Amino acid sequence: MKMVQDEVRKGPWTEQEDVLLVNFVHLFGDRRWDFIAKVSGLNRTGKSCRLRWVNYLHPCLKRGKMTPHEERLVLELHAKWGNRWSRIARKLPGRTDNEIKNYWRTHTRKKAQEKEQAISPSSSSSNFHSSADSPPFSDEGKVSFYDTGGPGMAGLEDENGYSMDDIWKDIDMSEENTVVKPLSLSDNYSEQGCNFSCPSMASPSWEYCWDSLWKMDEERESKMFFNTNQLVSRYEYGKASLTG
DNA sequence: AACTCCTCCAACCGCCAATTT
DNA sequence: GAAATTGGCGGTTGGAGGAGT
Repeated sequence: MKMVQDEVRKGPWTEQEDVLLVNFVHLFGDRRWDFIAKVSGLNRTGKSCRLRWVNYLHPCLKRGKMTPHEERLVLELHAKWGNRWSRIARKLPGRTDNEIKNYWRTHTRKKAQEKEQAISPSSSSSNFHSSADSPPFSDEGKVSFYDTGGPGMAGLEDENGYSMDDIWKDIDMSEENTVVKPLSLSDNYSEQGCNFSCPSMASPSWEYCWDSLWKMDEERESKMFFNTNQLVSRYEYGKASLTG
């Protein structure tokens, strides 16, 4: 017989769920999502937990508007890699693939509309009928660099005086320096305590991660620790159910 | 003030790849 | 090596809230 509790929850996450998830990720690392989903008592799928963590709860996430530099980087990397959002995201510390994807969609649509108006102010039919798939930024008469990999923007300088050469240098550096180390449980239970990593960050600093993790507003923070007892009892329950 | 449109963003879905059994 | 399971990615959707009319 099926209990109501067994039904998988969907939709927006509650703060309590967030707290639980954060703490269980601290305990078990950010890899074993199905396991975490079960042990935590969250009636969520592993996928859902992972998504929530990656897109919202991860301590290294930046909030707020994209900077001009980031915007330029997104444009350029999209030109290079196309819709490889996760790959692009790895080059923008603190930004998620979802965020970049959303940004791209919104802005390509906007640009497409502007472009459409500029090209044919009187015409309602458009060459950009699928704006998200046919990026509109390319200039008239040029082959769209979004399809070809780009005409090469090296030498251009953005608002911050950051040239594309600099950007590519950064990218190359970070590619060299980024060591994607497979995580294991033992890694997560290192002497540093129940750690979790920021594998997607170009030059992650654990201190930085911690710092930003707990920069959440105080109310939320206090709630989180207020719930610690609840968490512990759940954890004990989870452990017991695992060990028998 | 009420309505519509637009933007932003969180979350789900389906597919595929990687890993485990 | 095959099958099953899990994780990751890209596409898409729907709701909230702000801006414009």
